[in-house]
Amino acid sequence: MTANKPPQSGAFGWLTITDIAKLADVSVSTVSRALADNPLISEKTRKRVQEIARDNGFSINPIASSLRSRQSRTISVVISLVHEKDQHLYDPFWMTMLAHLAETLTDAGYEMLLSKLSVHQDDWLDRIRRSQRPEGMILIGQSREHPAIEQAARAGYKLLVWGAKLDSQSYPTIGTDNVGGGAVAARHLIELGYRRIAFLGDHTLPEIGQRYDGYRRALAEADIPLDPALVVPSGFDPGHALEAANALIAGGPPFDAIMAASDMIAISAIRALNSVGRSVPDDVAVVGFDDIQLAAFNNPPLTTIRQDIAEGARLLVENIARIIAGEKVASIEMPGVLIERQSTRPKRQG
Amino acid sequence: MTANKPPQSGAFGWLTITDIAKLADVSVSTVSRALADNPLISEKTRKRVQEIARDNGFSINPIASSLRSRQSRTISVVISLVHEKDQHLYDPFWMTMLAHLAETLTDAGYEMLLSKLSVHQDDWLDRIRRSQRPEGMILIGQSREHPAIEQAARAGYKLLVWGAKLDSQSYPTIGTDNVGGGAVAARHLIELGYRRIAFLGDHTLPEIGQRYDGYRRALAEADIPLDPALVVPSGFDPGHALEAANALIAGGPPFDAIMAASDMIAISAIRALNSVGRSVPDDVAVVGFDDIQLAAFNNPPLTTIRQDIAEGARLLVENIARIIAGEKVASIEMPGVLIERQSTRPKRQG
DNA sequence: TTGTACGCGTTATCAG
DNA sequence: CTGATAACGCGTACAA
Repeated sequence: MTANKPPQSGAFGWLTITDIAKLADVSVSTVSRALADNPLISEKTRKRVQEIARDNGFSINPIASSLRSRQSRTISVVISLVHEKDQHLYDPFWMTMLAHLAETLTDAGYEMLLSKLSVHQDDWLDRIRRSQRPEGMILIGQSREHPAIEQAARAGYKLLVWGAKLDSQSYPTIGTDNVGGGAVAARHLIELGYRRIAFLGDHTLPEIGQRYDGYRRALAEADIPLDPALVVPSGFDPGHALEAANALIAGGPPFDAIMAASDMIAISAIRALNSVGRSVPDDVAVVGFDDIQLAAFNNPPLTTIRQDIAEGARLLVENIARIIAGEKVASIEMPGVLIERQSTRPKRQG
Repeated sequence: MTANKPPQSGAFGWLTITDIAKLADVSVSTVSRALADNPLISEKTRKRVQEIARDNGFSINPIASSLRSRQSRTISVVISLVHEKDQHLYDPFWMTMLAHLAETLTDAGYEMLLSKLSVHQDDWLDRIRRSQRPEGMILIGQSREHPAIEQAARAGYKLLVWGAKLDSQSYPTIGTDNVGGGAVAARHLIELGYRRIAFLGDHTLPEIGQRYDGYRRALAEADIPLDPALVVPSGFDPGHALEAANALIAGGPPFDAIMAASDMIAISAIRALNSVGRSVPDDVAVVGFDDIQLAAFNNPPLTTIRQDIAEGARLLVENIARIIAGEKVASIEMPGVLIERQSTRPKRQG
């Protein structure tokens, strides 16, 4: 039974490299090299072996390959929105990021292992790394995990984070210049004549905190005092955002503009305003953050700060590859660009 | 160099089962069994070995384990929205499904390998299966890939599909009773007194086609003639939906209600109506499909057909496990439940 | 109850 | 340029 094995000889039910070797009448090493396009093998043999493999529907078993070569070509993508109460990924921003990552990683020849962190567990990072499968990790959103990430980075994990660049962090991040973006948003409102500008968002989260810093900076530049009553915490989901907006409307001091920490919050705020008869932008100007697809199709179309997700995904993949290769990479902050639409307009006089 | 290897002896840089064996002064097989909680090993030894492993931060190398045991505990999740022009996952419905799957698979001890199909490739299924890594595949959305899936199923792929149950398909599906759900939606409008009901959606897609069938059935039951001019194709994204709704408003015959193929389409339609001064539900009643989170927070809150995503994800995971185990599983259709909110109300007389 | 020895399918080393 | 052979780390008959 050693010669002429049937086509499906591998224990998994399919062909192994050994079968191809027999079919091609060469050694397994030659097959291995030929399939890897190793120039050591003559072009003629290489093509012949590749053809035989293709004709028989053979592919390298990546598990065996990984074991021997120590390369899994797999990246773990972790989405850590543990601060969210309802624990769902609902925000279109993350969804789009995920889609772009799936595409970009695939194009780069990686497999994407998706994990979702729904509650904080002290050992989550360790658990993923110990699986020893992924060559690197991309974390989407620092959430409140900065300390854990910091510790992991110190321990030598190969990781890259989408999020805020924090002081003295020992891990690299890719993200938008949140302080700058936040300042641009607030300045835009100030330039249009607004002075009672509310901030809606949870500034205890790193990225939102930076957008809030930008907001404060812009106010300070214009000598507008910061009114703490205009700063209302809000989660990302429509429910929280609606609540926050209603709280602002009902209990807060007068305001003529809103700077929202995300587009979803902005959209929810507009709904809340409409439902009490205040129109946007005539009565209140609203600016969002993200520029999700929905923003352009909102009623009114949303003025917002664009985060370039596609470019972000590209940078994440490119740089995690570098990190895996052992290079040190620096954090990158992409500009947050103001997209003017119809949810803001110059303040009416009087 | 055989005895007393340093703690980090594995070639990956970490401990191997052999190291633990030495530390515990037992054989590798004992370690292997102890870590697998194999009752063959005495409780005492088992605990001791487990403790040593834990203290040293050791975990089984899943790659080697997979190679030997032929179990990767990995499921490939493929999202095949190849019909979408902009090729992004933006619809919150898919996103939520993905989130639930990530959670449910993790809880069930599986890893989730995410692939996104952005364009049709003849060999996409084969490419994934040949990777030999996943034990099974969950396909989210049939899109237009029914023929390819059919062929793959015949070839013995272990797969499970979220989508429409089609006649004479040789693969199992989990999904909502789209015909029933569509009928419920249309009947709801009819019962409220509407007779000029438009349908917004691409009924050449399997799931939408079935919702459309339900719509037609309900009309027929009520002896309302089907007006083809009221049936307007629309993609899922806000852009397409807005276009479709505007086309209906501008060029179509009079209508007093809209049945949308998805919530996002419904929400876009409401915006389109509002922007030409027609109010919902006073002038036009609108019912959606999905019950995404946004639906409840829309203005007005959206009447819709709920698809139970959490239960769907649970069923997908439970049944893919069965399929992997070699069982035959039957397709499941979950009921589509009408959720009445404020986008529909009895038609005004006159 | 524990240990020995082999093999999973591939790649790397070394020899020719 | 090609081939024989030894790992990679683990699971499991089989033996003790």
